[in-house]
Amino acid sequence: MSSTTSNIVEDETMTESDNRKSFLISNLLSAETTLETEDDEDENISIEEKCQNNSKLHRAFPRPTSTSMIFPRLISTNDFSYLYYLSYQYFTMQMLKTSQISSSPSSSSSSIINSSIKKSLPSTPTSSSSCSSSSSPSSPNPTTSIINSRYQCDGCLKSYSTFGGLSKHKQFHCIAQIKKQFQCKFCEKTYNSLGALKMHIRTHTLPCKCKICGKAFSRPWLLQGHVRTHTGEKPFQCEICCRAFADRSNLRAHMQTHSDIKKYRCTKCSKTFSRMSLLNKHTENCLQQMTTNNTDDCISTATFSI
DNA sequence: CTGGGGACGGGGCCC
DNA sequence: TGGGCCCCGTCCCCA
Repeated sequence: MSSTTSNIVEDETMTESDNRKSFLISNLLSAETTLETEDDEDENISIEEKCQNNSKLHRAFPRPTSTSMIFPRLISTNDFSYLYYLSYQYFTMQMLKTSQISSSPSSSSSSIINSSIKKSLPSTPTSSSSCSSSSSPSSPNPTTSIINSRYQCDGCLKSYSTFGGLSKHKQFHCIAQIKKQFQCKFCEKTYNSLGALKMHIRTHTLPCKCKICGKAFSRPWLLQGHVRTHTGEKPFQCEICCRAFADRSNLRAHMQTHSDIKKYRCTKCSKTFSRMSLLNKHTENCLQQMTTNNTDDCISTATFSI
């Protein structure tokens, strides 16, 4: 029987597919170790070697580096290696199933893959046909069932028995690690996506420079608006008074001046303002009046009246 | 103090 | 993925 039956700590947030991929990664690493230590004796040739020798995929694709196998998604450019890795794992599993080695409890020379599959497959319903006999309890709580866990996430302290499990957790499930991935190197801000981070970094690098005065901006359209201050171009015109503006936001604020009911209203005194900044100023004055005169309880909040 | 304009920043959405 | 655009917002200045 396998020496370790419960040291695979699964993340409850991982999907079935993720758990399966994590299991494949750990098995591949184990297979690598086995292949390196075993001698190629013909009569005792291991099943993994058979898989290697017979696999057309192994000949069709270059053997992936250990790094690309551990971080298949991180090295996304090595797509063929990743495809090879998945195919190789699937092929290995099929060979093990068909040879029924895994069903023999006395196969002491069986590889680490064998034991790994026996201990891991029950958690994957898709492979229940071959491994349903080795009953596995529900997924253990990572915080309570840490047995022989060597790989701990430094972001959320969850532990995993395999490096593959840990890397998969860090890459897709650990919020702390994901946040670290998209953290600005110039400030402390973090973002949920690479695109948002790149957009933010532009505010530090300021790649758009004005050819007239040399002032730099984060985005082209900001530069475009700035250039209008030099050219005098005002493409946004008020339909009521025909006054033109260089900035659409300023036109919008201007349109408020034509309205009797302003967009921003003090909820206490019902006074309306065309801009949030004016309402904020009003609020500050009200608070100051409150501190000096408790009878005046004009508390305003920034709520939209329209 | 208030109201308004000018200039600009940043997140989100769409193509 | 990046650019254009929209929207909301802020800050500063001036009458």
